[in-house]
Amino acid sequence: MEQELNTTQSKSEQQNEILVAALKLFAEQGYFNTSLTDIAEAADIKTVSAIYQHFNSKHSIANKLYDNILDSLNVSIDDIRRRTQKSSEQLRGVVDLLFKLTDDAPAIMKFLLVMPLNEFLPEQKPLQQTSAFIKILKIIQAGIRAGEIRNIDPMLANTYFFGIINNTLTMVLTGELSKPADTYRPQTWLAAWNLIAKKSSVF
Amino acid sequence: MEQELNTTQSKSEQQNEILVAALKLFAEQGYFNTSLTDIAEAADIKTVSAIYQHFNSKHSIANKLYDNILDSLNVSIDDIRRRTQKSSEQLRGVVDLLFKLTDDAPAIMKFLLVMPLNEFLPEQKPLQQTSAFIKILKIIQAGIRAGEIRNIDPMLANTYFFGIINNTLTMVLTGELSKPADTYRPQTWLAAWNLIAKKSSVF
DNA sequence: GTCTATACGCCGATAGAC
DNA sequence: GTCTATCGGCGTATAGAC
Repeated sequence: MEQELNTTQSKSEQQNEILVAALKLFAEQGYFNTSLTDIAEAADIKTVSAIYQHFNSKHSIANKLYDNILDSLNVSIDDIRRRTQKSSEQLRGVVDLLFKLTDDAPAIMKFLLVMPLNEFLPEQKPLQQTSAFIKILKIIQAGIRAGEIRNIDPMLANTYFFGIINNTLTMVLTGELSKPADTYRPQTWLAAWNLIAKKSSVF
Repeated sequence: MEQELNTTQSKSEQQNEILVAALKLFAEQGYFNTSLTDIAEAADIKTVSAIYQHFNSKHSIANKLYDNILDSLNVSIDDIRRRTQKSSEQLRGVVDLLFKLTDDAPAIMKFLLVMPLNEFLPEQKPLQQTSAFIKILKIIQAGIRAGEIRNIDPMLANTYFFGIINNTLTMVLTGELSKPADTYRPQTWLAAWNLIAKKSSVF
């Protein structure tokens, strides 16, 4: 954890600005509609060439973004699994996190939910095969073994549960649901959880 | 309904081939990864220039596709609403249609469910504002008035219901669920319907 | 290590011969 | 009405001066 003392941006700070700007633009207008010129401008960098001090291609910017987002998500999920035991509590933690991200960092959630990652990151593993999402599937499997969740195909349970969650968040992100995500959180959680829970354990 | 007698393709047949080829390529690799050269090749047209006999831009090909798909969907939904009365029956008809399309015409469903339409058709109305989808919302509103569907925000009911349906279909389209969509149809319908139905009317 | 200039390729679109 | 040739532009990427 070094301290930066000079007023000019450190190399890593500038790199971060590029990533932040790129994330914002990609989420707003799509990867292919965003040029390096756009990114340089949004990152307060004077020339496109300067970007190449930090990344060797536009593609590698998107790659780094993807890695960062998934790493961070991974850490958060580990944390949730460490702090709580029951599957219901862990899923609840994940849902709370996703709703919070939707309100606080919509660009990250757009990257995860609505962008066609395979179109510009074809070599990356699809989301569902990343370790963060495999861990979520494991939570569901554990819930089935523990009798908390109905005994159905875990992949289907996962599909239904996050169908509700993700579609709600997507509608918020696209403005088709107009209030903040957090507004819909309690009832959406209930709808999704009761759908897969063994007995209607709530209310 | 004219008959085409010559062996060479009529103008409209060729136009249709272009649309079919474009739909396939857009769905497979995305709009921006598909060039007019690709489309000409896939449509068995010798030169890119020939495409301009039918369309005045790449963009207009995508536009025509979007219109055709939504028109056809619209007709099907009118048909469903004409043949059945109860909201449950009408929704069931829509669900059956979507599952059938997923197995029989996956490119169409990819166009509707997974492609980022706003990135390459920014001037088009978002899906949820098209008349086909407004009609679906009306079915849900009618169901609430008739006491078939729980008395919640129709937009939320719609979000939950099609969250389950669409996510299941998306997982099939991307291969994350490996069997044909029709395999999952009965239980997915039940899950989605019971979620919004007033009383657990099934089983 | 930051900018200028520029190379290079690709693609959408057009002109015009036949 | 179909092909050849080509334009024009954009966007990524690089070379090289300072």
